[in-house]
Amino acid sequence: MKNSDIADHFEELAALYELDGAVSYRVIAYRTAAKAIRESGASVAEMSRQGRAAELPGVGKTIAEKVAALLDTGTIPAAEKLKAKIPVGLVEITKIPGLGPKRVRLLHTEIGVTSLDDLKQAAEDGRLKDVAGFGAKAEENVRAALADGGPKPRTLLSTALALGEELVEGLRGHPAVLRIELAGSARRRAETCKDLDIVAAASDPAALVEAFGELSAIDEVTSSGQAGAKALTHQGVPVDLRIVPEASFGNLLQHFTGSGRHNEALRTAAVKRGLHVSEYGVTEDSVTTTCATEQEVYERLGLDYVEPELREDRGELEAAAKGQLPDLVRLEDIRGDLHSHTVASDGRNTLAEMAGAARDRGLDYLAVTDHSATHGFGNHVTPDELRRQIERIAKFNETLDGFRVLAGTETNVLPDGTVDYEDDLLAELDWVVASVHTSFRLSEKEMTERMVTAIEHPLIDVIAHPTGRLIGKREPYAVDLDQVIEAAARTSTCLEINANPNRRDLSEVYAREAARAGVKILIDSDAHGAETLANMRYGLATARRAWLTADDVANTRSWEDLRALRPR
DNA sequence: GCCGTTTTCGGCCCGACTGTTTTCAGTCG
Repeated sequence: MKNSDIADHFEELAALYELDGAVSYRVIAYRTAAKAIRESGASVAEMSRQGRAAELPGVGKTIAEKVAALLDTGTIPAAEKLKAKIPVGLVEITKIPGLGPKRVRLLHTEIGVTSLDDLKQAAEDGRLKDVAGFGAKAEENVRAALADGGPKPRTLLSTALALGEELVEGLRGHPAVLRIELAGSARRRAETCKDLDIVAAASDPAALVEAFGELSAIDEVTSSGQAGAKALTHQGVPVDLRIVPEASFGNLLQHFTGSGRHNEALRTAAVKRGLHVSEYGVTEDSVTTTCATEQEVYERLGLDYVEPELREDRGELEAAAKGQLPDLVRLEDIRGDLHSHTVASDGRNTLAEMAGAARDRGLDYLAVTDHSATHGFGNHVTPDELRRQIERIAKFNETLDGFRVLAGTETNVLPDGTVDYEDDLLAELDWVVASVHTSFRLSEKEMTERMVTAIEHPLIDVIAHPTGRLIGKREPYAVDLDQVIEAAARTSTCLEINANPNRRDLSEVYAREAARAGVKILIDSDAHGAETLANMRYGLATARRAWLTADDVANTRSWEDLRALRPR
């Protein structure tokens, strides 16, 4: 069973306990455990079989036993028992804004609601407002939420970031602005964002709120006041602008950058030192001091500054307290891009255009890795064409000084783990990327064998987008990444963080696990046009969220040093 | 239910908003 499936079971169990009226700390404990399970880079099923599940933070003896039972029988006995008295449909209802466990429980006991359909009917019949604590407004909210078609999908980082940066830059020049920053999950460079948070200090808050409402990207301001405003963009993305005095800008930025879990852990740790942290300042013995910068907030708490990408409660506070935070890889550390396409396959630009664009971006080398013969989508490169391409690149390099194009391929890994060019042709290339583009639905065992076979091929330098996922669109294919990582470490084969914002594959969790296992990671744009070389920033975001340093990332090296990692 | 440089028992982040109340519980981020 996958980590995410196990985590889903414990999320459901937490919701059931909550509806049952269990003490909140027990509910929180199950949610914390579910997060740890979901974010484990190693297989929790495997850990459980080895009796090591309790090594996960937030998983103790009780939850470890429940994991074992789940793996054994497919269900958690405690969850089955709860479902006998609490309809599982109520869990869905708690996802409607404004309907928490207490109120949903009331709907169940008072008017017998057991599902979203029941709720819809009750709202249409006007029976909701008869329940104690519910009024006309509550009934209207429920109707609106149900008519709305449920929760909005989260926005991909690339869209959210472009939007957020446009909004912030649109306000930065305003005369009332003293400081302004994009905060929230966009600043943490998460894969997707629910909303955008903008934090500002202003000499005239009302004027800034007015200017905010007039930005061309804003469709409608839903509420506003001296402290800020809430609005929706034309795409329907909620935006929250918060304004504070300049003296506490650092506190507010820290608070609204989150994550919620990071802040919770930060405050818990602070309480042990007798300090109380909020968005307004740090309080000790009822004296509150404000911080103009985030650096001051962390310093005040005896911690090293924590980069936004690390603020996910994944051990960053312990590391910050010990001075052991990683020196995260930066965009300017990246020397080359080892996965790109040209018009020879399905790219939009020529070899020379791609090389020029890469050079303009400050890179020293670019591998051109057009799709191989069995790609099956758009144009592909036959063996003879690939030989001509190698010659073309050699000639082209003679015209360059201080930049190098590498002759490469993105060769298809076939279901049996072999690739679709002969070895003697692969041997003529500078760089060989291999990836899966077809037959996604193999069993986990078959897919794992396929990947490991490719990794063991001595001429394959890197496995690209190793799980095949598309964020919010396609699940990773079934593959045992523990084995893939082990094989990559053993054979010095690189694993890619594909920087396409739809992919970001490896994900941060597995990239961290792979680097820990000693695998060299590549961050590649997989650009299909000159402009998408800029996608490197999203791959970098994933690498930073995976705690990677420049040393962990192979393409921070010169081509000569990188080549030395993969001797032929 | 978890966890321990103040604890193996007694804690477990902080503040704002909302609706339906006559002083606040529930919900949210």
